[in-house]
Amino acid sequence: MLDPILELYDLLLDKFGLQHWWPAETEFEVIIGALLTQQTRWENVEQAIINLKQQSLLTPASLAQAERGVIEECIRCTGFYRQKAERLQLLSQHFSKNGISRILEKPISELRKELLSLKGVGPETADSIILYAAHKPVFVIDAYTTRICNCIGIDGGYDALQRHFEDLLPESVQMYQEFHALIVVYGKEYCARKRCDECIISTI
DNA sequence: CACCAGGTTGACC
DNA sequence: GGTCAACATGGT
Repeated sequence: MLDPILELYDLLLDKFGLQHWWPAETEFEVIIGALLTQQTRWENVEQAIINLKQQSLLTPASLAQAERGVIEECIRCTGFYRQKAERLQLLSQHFSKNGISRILEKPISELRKELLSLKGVGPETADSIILYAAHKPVFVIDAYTTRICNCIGIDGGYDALQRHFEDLLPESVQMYQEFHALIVVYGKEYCARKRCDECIISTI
């Protein structure tokens, strides 16, 4: 009998196909997006990215020096815009000062620790950056992942769930990227609201 | 009109 | 250690 998690991957892949995440043009865009999408729909983040782009604020250096008010207006549509603007700017200053490539090239544990030290970067945001900007194998646990796990009887906090996935799955960046993307795509469609009755997880 | 979105933080037990 | 309001706009 296949592990339910592996079964889930096959099921989602079959239903939704390859996702080729993260939707962004540069690594810095991934980083910005990871922060902005916290508790926010991706469509709103896309608009914010467009706004920032129009202001030429999609590089660490430019965003680090930008006026706070300008950033706030660009990202207002993502909610929590004041604290996000501050955090974006602090984060940009860090990446600008130390070099985005130099940072992303660091080994996973060191990189994760460094990202977590930034204000506004928690486990999910840090891991999203590591997986989709640094292209290193850490499994991202988001609210949908937690819900789905609970549905199939797997409990635990962030670290426990992450360990579960990483112990079970082959250590593959591409696979981690696809799996997390599929979970989010599925989650948006079926985990939200009252659509548990259409939940394909129950077939596992 | 209530509830939710690809969370994180700081305060308080 | 864990729990919880605050953060704020836009969509259903």
